[in-house]
Amino acid sequence: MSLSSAGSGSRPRSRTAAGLPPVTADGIIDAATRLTVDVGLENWTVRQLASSVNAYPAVIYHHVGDRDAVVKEVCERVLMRLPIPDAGLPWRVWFGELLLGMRPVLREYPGAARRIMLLELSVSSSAIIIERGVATLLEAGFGEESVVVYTVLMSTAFQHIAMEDDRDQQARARFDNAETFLAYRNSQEKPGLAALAEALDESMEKPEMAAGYYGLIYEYAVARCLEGVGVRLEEIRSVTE
Amino acid sequence: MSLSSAGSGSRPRSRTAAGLPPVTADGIIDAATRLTVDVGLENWTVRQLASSVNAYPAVIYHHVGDRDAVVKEVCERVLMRLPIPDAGLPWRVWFGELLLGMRPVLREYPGAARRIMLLELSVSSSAIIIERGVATLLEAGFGEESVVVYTVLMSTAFQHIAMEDDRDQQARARFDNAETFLAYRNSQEKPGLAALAEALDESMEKPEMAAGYYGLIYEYAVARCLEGVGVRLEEIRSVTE
DNA sequence: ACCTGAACACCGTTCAAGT
DNA sequence: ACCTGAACACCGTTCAAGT
Repeated sequence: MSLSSAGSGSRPRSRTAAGLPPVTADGIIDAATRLTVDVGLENWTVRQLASSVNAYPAVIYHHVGDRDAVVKEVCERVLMRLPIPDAGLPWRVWFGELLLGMRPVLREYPGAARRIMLLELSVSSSAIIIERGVATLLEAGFGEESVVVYTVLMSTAFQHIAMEDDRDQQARARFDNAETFLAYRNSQEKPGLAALAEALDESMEKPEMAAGYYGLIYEYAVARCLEGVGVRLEEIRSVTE
Repeated sequence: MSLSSAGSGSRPRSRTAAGLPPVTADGIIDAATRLTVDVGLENWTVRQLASSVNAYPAVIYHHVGDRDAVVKEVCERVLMRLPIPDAGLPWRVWFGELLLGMRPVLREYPGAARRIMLLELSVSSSAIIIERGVATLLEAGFGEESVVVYTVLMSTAFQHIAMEDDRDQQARARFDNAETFLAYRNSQEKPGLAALAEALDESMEKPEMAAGYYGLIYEYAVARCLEGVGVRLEEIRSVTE
């Protein structure tokens, strides 16, 4: 934790002259993690990060590396915070807990879900989750399909969360065009658009419901995905016997 | 189609002096669409787009608007190319055809899937697909859940395609770290990582299979999602009776 | 080793001035 | 109305020079 003022607008003073402790890689990553919570992983600049630790941009490169290197380190930090369910639970319970439990953590760091999904194997902290996840599926009897099932379950979850992050950012644009669709509210020749308009209207009238809307979609998507994978498991089992 | 050289490095000459036809909004969007095919929606700059129609950047703003406005128009063009299955097909067949058919088109325009998903209701061309899609689900008996089911099916599909686009771009970084995981290939105490390493090894030895790997994941994800939704439909039906 | 300060090669966007 | 050319306020990144 840096003792200096963290405001992104503060002008960096001379470090040694002011008797400040030297900048460390850890301190930089801490600051980057905090900035990510505030503005999102893609929305802080190297210059902002530098001035938040009262240093020049080149100092970031000296201690950590380029922007991507800092981002990678932030993702490691986030991954380590994900709660991993107890080993030994049935595969469905284990993945249900994992996927529902990681959403609130990932949502604290907007943009992290997308980068983790992209970095995938490049982030060492993901090894633990991969090991436990694939092992759970192997034990459940998914056999050779375990890796594919793991990939589909995880990417479905991460992608939904990444989409929520993206949408939060441009909430404005979406609100503007909602009116166009609300016009179909009672259309009888366009029953599909009418149903959508009704759902849209309902979620806009009750803002506390709108806030939970993404959560419901997420839970629904995860539930359907687990359900579909479960059906497939029974197919595999019936063939194997 | 512009008669002038389209290379992004070409220096814009005087338009009227050279007797060139005036720049049009359509011409700009055509050029942006071609650039998107070549380098992806997020990877061309306004300056590149301008010089590809032999004009100054300000001309783009005059005829279409800022970068986001151009992107939106490109998305409209892409959406209109998506093949929509015949009405009247059973819901499962209809969505199966839609989701599997739109992938090759979207993949031609890297980055378009993500933006379309984000713009969602802001793009007018999406209205036809929404109407047909939700109407199909209503007829199938999904009732009030039709809108949620539509959202989950579509976002699962779009998100997977968006992820493929993202991964194509940074294929380099992923290859570099594959070696770390291949070390687990025959690990007995880490059966999960061993299974992943084996799948990874297999896909790297046969590059023609690796190319089709994303396609398989996509088909698997779509199939599981439809399966899961199908199970839910039977639950709804059994309650309604 | 660590930091400074300036510079480089870019961005998207705006705007007065020309035709 | 359409285009020119320059400018503004930013980026990420590099580098010689200081301590």
